[in-house]
Parts: sequence; C-alpha cells; structure tokens
Amino acid sequence: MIEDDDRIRASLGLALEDEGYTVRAVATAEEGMAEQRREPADTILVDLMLPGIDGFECIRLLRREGEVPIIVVSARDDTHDVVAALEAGADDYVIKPVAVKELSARLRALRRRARSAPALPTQAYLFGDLEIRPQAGEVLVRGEQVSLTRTEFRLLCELAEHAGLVLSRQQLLERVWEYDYGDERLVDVHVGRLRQKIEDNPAGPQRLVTVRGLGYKLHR
Amino acid sequence: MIEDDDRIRASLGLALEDEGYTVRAVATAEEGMAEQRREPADTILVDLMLPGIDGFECIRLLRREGEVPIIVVSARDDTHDVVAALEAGADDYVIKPVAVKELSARLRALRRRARSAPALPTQAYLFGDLEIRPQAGEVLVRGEQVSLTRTEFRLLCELAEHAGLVLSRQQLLERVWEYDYGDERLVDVHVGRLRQKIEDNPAGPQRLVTVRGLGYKLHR
DNA sequence: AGCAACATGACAGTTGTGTGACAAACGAGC
DNA sequence: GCTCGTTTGTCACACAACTGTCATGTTGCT
Repeated sequence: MIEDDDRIRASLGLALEDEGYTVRAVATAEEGMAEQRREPADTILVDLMLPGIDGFECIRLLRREGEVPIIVVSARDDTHDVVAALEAGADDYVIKPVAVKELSARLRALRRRARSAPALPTQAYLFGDLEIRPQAGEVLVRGEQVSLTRTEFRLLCELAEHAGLVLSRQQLLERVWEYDYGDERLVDVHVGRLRQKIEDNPAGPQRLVTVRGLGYKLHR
Repeated sequence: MIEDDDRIRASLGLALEDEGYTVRAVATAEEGMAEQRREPADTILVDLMLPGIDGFECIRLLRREGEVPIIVVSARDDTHDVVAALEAGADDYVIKPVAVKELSARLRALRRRARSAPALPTQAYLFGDLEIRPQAGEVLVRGEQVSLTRTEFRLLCELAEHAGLVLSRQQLLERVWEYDYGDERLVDVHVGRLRQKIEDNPAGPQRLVTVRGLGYKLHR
C-alpha cells in the first residue's frame, strides 16, 4: 500500500490484515518502488495524491517493471482521474472512503485474474530465402524447414539480430555460450554445422560468411 | 451487453461502437446466455436489475460456463451489490450513468488482464483434423471425440492458444500447473500422455511436436 | 613458400527426451 | 464415511541427440 495519509494507512492496513491479507505500507511512491524491487508484492494499492512522484507516475513506473496488479485507492471521484489511472496501467479504481469488504472483494477478483506476462515476443527475420522465427523455433530455407540444435539456433539468432555486421568469435562466445573466455575454435565448429544446414553449398557459403581475421556475419 | 432498458441499450451500444468496439446487445439474461453459447463474446456487460433471471444469477451462470470477463453496469451504488456481484464472479463494477470513456478504459484494462490469464479461451480451435472446443471441454481428432483429463486438457488449450509457437517447460508449468518452480519432467510425462490420445502415431508426433532444447509446440 | 586463420570429420562424454511402473491423491457414487 | 476406479506426480532407465575437443586438412594472405 502506497498511501501518504498516516491514519488511512494504519486503519486500512489493519482492516485488510483482518481480512487475511499481509500488508506492507509506505508513504511515498519512491519508497513503494524501492520496496517493490526489494521484495515484490502480489498486488499494489496506490493513492493518487502523493507527495513527490504522484500516483499516475508511480503506476507507470511500476508497470514498466512488471505485471503486478495495481488498484488505485483515491478520494477523487472524477472520471478523468479514473480514465487516466486505468490508461497509466492500473487495473482497478476505488473511491475513498472505501468499504473494506468491497476492497477485499475487488482484490480477490483481481488476483483471480492476475497471472504471468505473455511469452517474449521476438520478431521474425527474413533474409532472402532464409526465414527465422525465433518464437516458433523455426528456420526455413527456401520455404523448407530445417531443424537446428539449440546452440545452432541461438547462434543464428545472434547473427540475425546483427545481420550485415561482423561479429567476432569472442562476441559470439559471450552472447551465445555466455563464456567470458574459451576456445574460439568452438565457434568455427558450430558455424560449420550451421552451414551444413542452411547453406546450399556449405563449402561456398552465401548466407553465413567468414570475414577473415574478424569473425562471421549473416548476409542480409 | 445484457441490459433491459431500451434507451440505455441503444445509446451505450452506439457510444461503444464509436469507441471501436463491436457490440451485441440483448434485453434478458436468458437471451444473453443463449447468445454467449451461440457465439461467445470477448467481454460481457451486464445490468443487475433484469427481468426474469437477475444479474447476479446471470453472472454465476456465465461463470459456470467460462472465464469470459464480466463487467457489471448498475444504477445501484451500494457496497453490498458491488461485493455480491464480484463474489458472483464479476470482474468489475461501474455505476450508471457511466462515462463512455471510463467504461472504455475499464474494458481495455480488463482485457489486458484477461489476455495474460490462464483462462480457457472462448473460441474453438481447428488445426487440420484436430478440433478443440475449450468451452465445451471437447477435443476431436478426425471428428472422433477423445476424452482428456483436466490436466491434459489445460495443457492442450495452452499449447493451442499459442499454436505454432514454442512454449518452454517452464512456461507450461507456470500456466498449466501454476507452479513457479518444479520438475520440468512433469511436463514431458503429460505431453506423452496427451500424445497417446491425440496423435495417430504417438512415437512420431505430428501435431504436438518437441522442439529440442526449447520446449513443445502445437503444429498449426 | 610459409604462416596464420579457418574448415571439417571423428569421437567420447554429456544432456535431453520418451516411456513404463508405481504409489499417493482425488472423486464419483453409494 | 467408504470403496474403487481414475488421475496425478515421481522415478528409473533407455536411447537418441547434442556438445566440445582434437587432429588433420584447406584456404588466403604476404
């Protein structure tokens, strides 16, 4: 609960605890953000009129960091505020003074809905007749699907993300293997294997080309 | 929209269409239920004071058949009604007369939440000769109904909802089992069982395929 | 030619996945 | 409350796929 009025904070906090919730309460948006980073809450109640960062901004900041359900608890019964709060990313809006039973029912309804965020939406890549769909785990060469191993797939995605640019073996080791050091020959081996699968003539690569002395790049 | 007052039905319907929504409106709970069975809506607006089956009962009936988001639009600004409606399974409660902008914002907020909820989708899926009717709890392979357990069914729905995309074991654990952590082999076992039922040759799956190192996906 | 950079095939250890067995938990029906 | 069939989660094992290393061969540059 982010609420600057001490009396409301104390009484509403106690009332919610009576309803079976565990409540942590702070007085400012700044404290709330810090607390949420320290130990994320299931649900956040936030007042709109706060000193310093106001409620609207606080909602936007919280939204940027996660999908936590947010309920606005405001004294202002104004359609503009309601709309603005919901636009900012709040999930519900209740007017103070609020009946604890109602707030509790809304909390329950909200938490019934609250779940994890959707999958990471990465875009698809298309380079000539090479198509890469990261989220589908698919790679197509001239419309034909080829099956890559995870390492090959990650390597290809990394190259695709920087298509046209040369990536050094060291960069690839760091990004694909998450090795800070390591044998750079390893990259060669996997590039070779990848070529077997995506090149028409693996010995004369057209798509995944070597830049001697620098590294590899994926041709646009 | 389930609303017995002709004037409100017409004006609110038009106003929402101006906001970009497609609206179907009926005057009674009975009609609403029939309409929802015929062609499920994304979201339902329901008045509480209805002739015949009242709003509360209507909400309970709708809830029994699916997870469709429900917003109560009532003239009665009474905490008891709010709590009762939310308890019955409504997702939100707004007071008439309602500002269309506010209703629109609440609709958006609700649908944003609904999208990430693990609810059973309202529409049916058809992938080749695999048909899934989440609301009816039916799955048909080549027109033949197969009986799935609840876990298998939820797993299939989750995969169907993201057909063509790879879902990791972790994502499936979170969405189907609502586990934050857990043994990922559990997913394998259930995928295996599901394959026994929906694949012609479970050892060489065509519909529910493994993407090695990434997870599983349902083929479109 | 000489050298460094790169490619490639083989191989053994590791990892990922499928599957059957089993016991606990559940649930419908009485 | 009880019973019995079903569902669920865990485990162990088998097997296939993948990975990283190495040795050896090839290429491109000076």
